[in-house]
Formats: sequence, C-alpha cells, structure tokens
Amino acid sequence: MPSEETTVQSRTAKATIYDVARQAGVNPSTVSRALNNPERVNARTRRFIEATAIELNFQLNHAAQVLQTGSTKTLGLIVSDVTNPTFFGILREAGRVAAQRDYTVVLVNAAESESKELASANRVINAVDGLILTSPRMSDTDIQLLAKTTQVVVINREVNGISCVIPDPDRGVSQAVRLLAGNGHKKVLFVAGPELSWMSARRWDAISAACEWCHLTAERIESAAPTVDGGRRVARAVKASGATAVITHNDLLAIGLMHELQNAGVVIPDALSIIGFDDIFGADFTTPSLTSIRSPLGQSGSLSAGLVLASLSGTVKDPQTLLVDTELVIRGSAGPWKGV
Amino acid sequence: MPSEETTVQSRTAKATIYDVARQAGVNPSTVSRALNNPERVNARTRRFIEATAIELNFQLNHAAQVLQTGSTKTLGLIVSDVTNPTFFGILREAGRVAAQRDYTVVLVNAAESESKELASANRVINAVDGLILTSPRMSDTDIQLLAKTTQVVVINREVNGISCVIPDPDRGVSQAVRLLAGNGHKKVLFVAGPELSWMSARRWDAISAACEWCHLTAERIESAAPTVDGGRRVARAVKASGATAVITHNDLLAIGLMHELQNAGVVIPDALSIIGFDDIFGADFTTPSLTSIRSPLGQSGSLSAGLVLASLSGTVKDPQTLLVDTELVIRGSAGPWKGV
DNA sequence: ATGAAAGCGCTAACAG
DNA sequence: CTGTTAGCGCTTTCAT
Repeated sequence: MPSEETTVQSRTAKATIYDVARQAGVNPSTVSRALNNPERVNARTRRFIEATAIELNFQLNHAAQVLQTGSTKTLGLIVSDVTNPTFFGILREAGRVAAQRDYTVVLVNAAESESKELASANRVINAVDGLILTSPRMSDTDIQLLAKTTQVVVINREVNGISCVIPDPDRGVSQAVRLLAGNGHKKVLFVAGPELSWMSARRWDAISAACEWCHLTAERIESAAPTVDGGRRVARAVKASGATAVITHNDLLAIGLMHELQNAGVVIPDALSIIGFDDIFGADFTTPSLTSIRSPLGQSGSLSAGLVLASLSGTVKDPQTLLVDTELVIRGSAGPWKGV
Repeated sequence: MPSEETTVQSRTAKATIYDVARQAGVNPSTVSRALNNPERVNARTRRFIEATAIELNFQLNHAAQVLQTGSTKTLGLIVSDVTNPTFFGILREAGRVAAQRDYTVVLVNAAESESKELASANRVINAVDGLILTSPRMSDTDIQLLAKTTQVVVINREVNGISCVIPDPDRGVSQAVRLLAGNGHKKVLFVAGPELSWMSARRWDAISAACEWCHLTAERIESAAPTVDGGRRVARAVKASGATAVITHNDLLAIGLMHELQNAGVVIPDALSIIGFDDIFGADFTTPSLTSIRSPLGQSGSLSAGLVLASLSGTVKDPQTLLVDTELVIRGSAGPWKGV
C-alpha cells in the first residue's frame, strides 16, 4: 500500500524532476531550467531547487534526456583488439578532449574478428553520438554505411568519403632507413602485416621509397599474424634472407622475432638490427629495448575526438583527412652490423 | 513544405516504428512485437514488417527503449588507469559473458586520480545497468554510495556490503616462496604497492605467512608508485637490502626494478631472483622473461559480469564474495642464487 | 522569472 | 494475433 502524500521516498524508486518540483513547490520545467540553464532562473529558487535535488538524491534520467534532446553526449571508441596496447594513448587523449565539451568516451572491445567488429559497432551505434574506429578491419562499404547513421572518424586507415586521421610513415621511416644506412646496412627486410592491411601497404611503400633513395635494397616477406607469435614464426625466414636489418609491420612482430632469434643465438643488434612500428607500451621491456617508429597515438586520439565533435556541432561539414607525423624512437635494437 | 503522403523518406530523418507501421499497414505495437517477441506475431506479417524495416533502414531508438523499459542492456567497466594492461582479460571475458545475455560492456577510462575515477563512475552510472570496478582507488563509502544507485561488483578489493571478486594470493605465493626456498634463498623482500592498496596489504600478508612457514625471512619496503618507473627508483634500496629474492606488488614494478638492476650490472636471476604479480601482457617481453604470480583476469571478468547480471535479474540477492585462485607462472627471472 | 502543455519513440497492459 | 491507449522522464515552446 504505497503512500504518496509524504516527503519520504521509497528507497528503491528514483526521484524524478516531478518529485523535486513538488517538494520545492515549483513547476517541473523550472527544475529542468535550474539544472540546464542556471542563469535563466532566479538565484534563490535555483539554490533551493539544487538543495532539494541533492536532498532527494536526484539524478537526471539519462534516457529521457537523450530521447528529448537527441544527443547522448557520448562517443564510442572501437578497437579491433584490446590485446594490442596501441590504443592506450588514443583513449586517454580522446577522452580528455571530449570531456572538455562535456562528452564521455567509452571503449568497446570488438574482439578478434571482422564480423564481431561490425556487430559491436552496430550495438553501440544508437547509444552514442559518434564513433571512432581504430585500425578497423571491416570493409570500406561497412564503414561508409555506419557513417550514414552516425558521425565516424577512422584512425590508421583511409576510407573514401570518411574523415580519417592517419599517421604518415614517411618521416619516421626515412629516419629509420638513414640510421640503418649510416650503420652500414645494405639490405633491409620488411616483415609485412595482414595482407589486406591498409597501413601495412603504406608502410612498405614508405620503406621501399626510402631505401631506394638511400641506395639500399628493400625486400619484403609476409607474416602469419601481426602478433608476437607471428614474429616468432617468421624468424627462420628472416635469418635465411641474409638481411642485416629488419623493419616489422608492428612492435609485436618485432618482439616475437627478436626473442626467437635470440633463442637461436643471434645477437641483437650486432648480428641483426630490428626496428618496429608503433612504439607500444612494453616496447622498452625487451633487452635490448626496441627501436620503433612511433605514431603519435595521443595526438590521433585528440584529433579524432575533435573531428567527431566538430562534425557533431556542424563546425566542420565535409570529411577531412588529417595526417600526423611519425618519428623514430631510437633504443637498443638497431645498431652497426658487426658480422655474424 | 514537407510532404507526408509518400513513401520517400527524408534522408536525414530517422525512421520510427510509426513509419514502419504505416508503411506496413499495421499498428506500431505490432511492429514493436515483431521486433522484440517475434514468436508472438503471425509469421507472415512479421516477415513483412521485417522487410519494410530494413527497407526504411529502421533502427530502434535506444533512448526511447531504455526510457520505457528501464534497462540499458549495458554494463560499465571502470579501470583506474588504462595504462595498466591488467584489465585486458577482464574486458574480453566480461564482454563475452555479457554478450550471451545480450548485454554490452563498455570500458570507461578513469584516468589517473581518485576524483576522476568517481567522476567517471557518476558520468556513466545512469547510462548503464551495472558497474564493474577494477582495483578502484575511491573510498569504501563512495563505492557503497554508487551501489545504492546501480549494481556494482568490485574486482581486486573487498568492500563491505558489495559483491567482490578477489584473487586469493595464498596459492600462488606459496608456490613462489617454495620455489625460492628450494633454490636456496634465505630472505625475500617484498616491494609494496600504494600505501592504501587493499591488494598490496593482502599480498604482503600472504608472503610473510608463507615465508614463516618455510623458515625464510620476509622483509618489506615501500615503492613510490606501482609503475615501471617506481620499480627503477626502488632498485638501490633493493640492492642495499642484501636480499637474494624479491617479490614485487606488480609486474610493472618488477620490470622497472629488473631493468635498473641489469643496467647496474646485476645478473638476473643469478644474483637476484625477481617475481612479480599479475602476469600482465608484456611480462614475457623481458629478458629473462618475468616469473609472475598470475591472477586469472579472464575469470575475474567473467565472474564479475555474471555477478552483475545475476543481481540484475534477481537471481542473486545478497552481496557475494568470490575468490579466484592465483598461480605461479615460472619463467626465467627467478632461479638459484649463484653469488654476487 | 515561472507555469502549462505537448511530445520525443518506444513498450505494455488491456481489449477484442 | 492485432489494435488502442497510456505513459516512461525530460525539454521546450508558448503563455503569463
């Protein structure tokens, strides 16, 4: 037998603006104003409303607000695999930028497969105002389809008609190749990433161009998977290639490769120089620590969040492509070749 | 001058169930049923509704659905710092379990500070049905307050009146200490985590108990921060302690410590054995690779998601405390002491 | 500066 | 099996 006359709240029922309004003796709309446009309401009544609101432990009902305003104030960040630590900086900086405009960034794990990635995107798509896709594996068409429904920005890949933030490998690669050339290397081997990876192709282009410029030979081999284990599995082929320097599609590959080679008695960097891509968390856990071509992840994160927000607010209309610069982080895994 | 009579949709306006209903010549509620309880509607009409729905590119309005049903079908995972890779497995497994019940898990980064952690929690709290807090830094009271509003489960910490999933360090620690004793060590040093860390205290308890049992001396020193850098900074003190074996509060500390010591010419594990906690991603990047006491993160994730879901569905009523077992992962960083 | 009233898109009784 | 109706909690004109 619920009694409705007193001020006492049932401990489970959440207070609504109606409750606050009644308790404060004002109209619900005034409560709403006091909360959203504090300046448009008399200071005294506002203060009183605020007080009763916290007294009743009132929290705005998010869903109702979203239904009415059409905006969730939330951005979704989708990463194809959280096991790749690459996205740390992206999440942090995207979150920072978003918070400035009162937005929240949530990360959703798209697990391994391409299909789950799309599924995840579709799951959250109507709970967010915009989507940031990092190194997505789904098809261009899928991405363009998503973009019909929400604002989307893609990181680490170029998609027609979609805003993208992509690292330009040229600078970092040219630094790397010059370092290698200066150290007397003649032939550099690229361990490629997934066959369809847009970034892998881009990186290989940059490497072969830089090698040509420096009069080095560039060769390329495929990897089974862009993981530590994939790196291990490619070790034999690397050794057999006769190259004295290797650049891998990412740091995970480099780490696996380095370990496997070290187990086989190959001294890094004396017998073989190794350079990775991304400068991931953990790149400096190895011995020697890994020399790597770093993409400014934080910057990618803040730029992409900024881009989504700008599209949302209408500041920016057409798709933009933003390039960010890469740079070589020199550590111990690359050096002069000192024979076998 | 908008015309409402034709079937053509404005390309920006999203279709509602009303549009679908009108187009399909049925009532909105029938559309709703067809979508949510397919079996409660005539197969033919259902098929027709589905067809028109995809034809109109219809997507359920999440906010409206949430407002009506009171359930977001979303769980929030809050981690105090995404820079700590510990949560990989938690997110993945929690997501898997949640997906089985048609829930989505989103991760929100609580950045560095305790205050931001609480702020993040409050931000998402009304956009989710439940919250999983991993190694939260906020006060017990704050957590209990959150639990008044939402279902919450805490991982890696015990909080009065709240459901918790906590790793019991005893098993892993006893394996570690026995390994150390078997290798001739006499004194083990514990490098503690943050002063207020519940887990750190728990781990120290387990270590001193195990050492006593094995007739080893246990000593403890503090660290500045539970990070790689914190590990580096504690290296001098570790060396000065005269201990031949060290267990650190987490792997990050162990890695920093190991590197700094190696730089100073200390051979691991010959001159000093090092054992970490957590077996994080990257623990095997080091040389020697890190021996570590692993908490079953994936299991913690799936259990906590299960717990939240169970509370949500009313299957479980009272707060539960679930223990998960730890185990020693033996790699190269701990071994027999071979003198200085 | 505040009140009254309508409606966002959906679901869930209740009828029929 | 399907239609009618009411309402979730909030914002937002429009009045006053």
